[in-house]
Amino acid sequence: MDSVLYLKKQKMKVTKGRIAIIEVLMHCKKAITVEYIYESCQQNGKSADLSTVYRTLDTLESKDLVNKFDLGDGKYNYLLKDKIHKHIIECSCCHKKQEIDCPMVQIEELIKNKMGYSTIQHELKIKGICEECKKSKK
Amino acid sequence: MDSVLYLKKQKMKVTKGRIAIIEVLMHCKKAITVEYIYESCQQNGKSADLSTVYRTLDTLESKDLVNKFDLGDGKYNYLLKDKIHKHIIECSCCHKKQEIDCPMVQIEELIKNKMGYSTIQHELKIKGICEECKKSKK
DNA sequence: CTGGGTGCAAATTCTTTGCAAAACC
DNA sequence: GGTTTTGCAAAGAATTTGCACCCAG
Repeated sequence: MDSVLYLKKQKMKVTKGRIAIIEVLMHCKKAITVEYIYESCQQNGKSADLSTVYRTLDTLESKDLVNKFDLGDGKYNYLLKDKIHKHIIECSCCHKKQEIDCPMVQIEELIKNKMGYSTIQHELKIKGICEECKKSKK
Repeated sequence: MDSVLYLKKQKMKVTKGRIAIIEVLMHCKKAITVEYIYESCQQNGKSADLSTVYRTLDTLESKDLVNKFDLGDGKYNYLLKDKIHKHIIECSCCHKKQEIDCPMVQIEELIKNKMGYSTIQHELKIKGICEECKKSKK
């Protein structure tokens, strides 16, 4: 899907800056910084102000389209959610199952950076007690 | 173990501020912010400057005694490592096994905050290709 | 045309740093 | 007594905000 379509689907106004930003995000497999997005836009000849990058990312986050996390260096990295697989969290009480974005994305990035591992794979099961069950037990 | 002993073991000079900071960390089960540590120290009548808190946490981090991560709100949370269990990461190539601090601590905190789950448990297997194997394959 | 989006500059927030004074061993 | 560590204030880095102007719908 191209960036214009992407924006339209989200009912966001299609502007030069947003197109440029989405394009950078789409072409990147891993989480990237605001700075990186900003500079990439410039290199593509499609400038967008830094604050526009921040604001666009905020909008995308509020629409749950982007994953935002910190890799321990004091700045955020962003990744389009459609590049992330899901996991299931199961309530140990009512056995309801819910999807969550794979939380290992940022962990894997950290392991890569700190320990030098590559091509990381994982297997993860998560259980917990969901909000409703917790309330009803009180 | 008490805070003075803790500091001595790490060959850190024992000062009022550090004692206060370590004590707060020791008494806390979950990851806490710098601000929280700072204020707790004051409430305990043992003031330590904000910069001292930062510096002490830096020292602890450099000695690998503390886990530092961001929960998506733009500030760091800290947790003593001895409260964290370990996982094993296995190299899928040479089958070497290495310990890593449970990466789920921060993820669980996030799931608690965002989804309302509590008493979260997990089961996690991680594999990857370690640095040496990656190099030797090139 | 009109409201949302942008650029610019200034403000905020969290964290780091320089330096003289104080505390530790 | 000689380092380390501290407190204070000032600097830095990342992000947010206010506002006038602009552009997509």
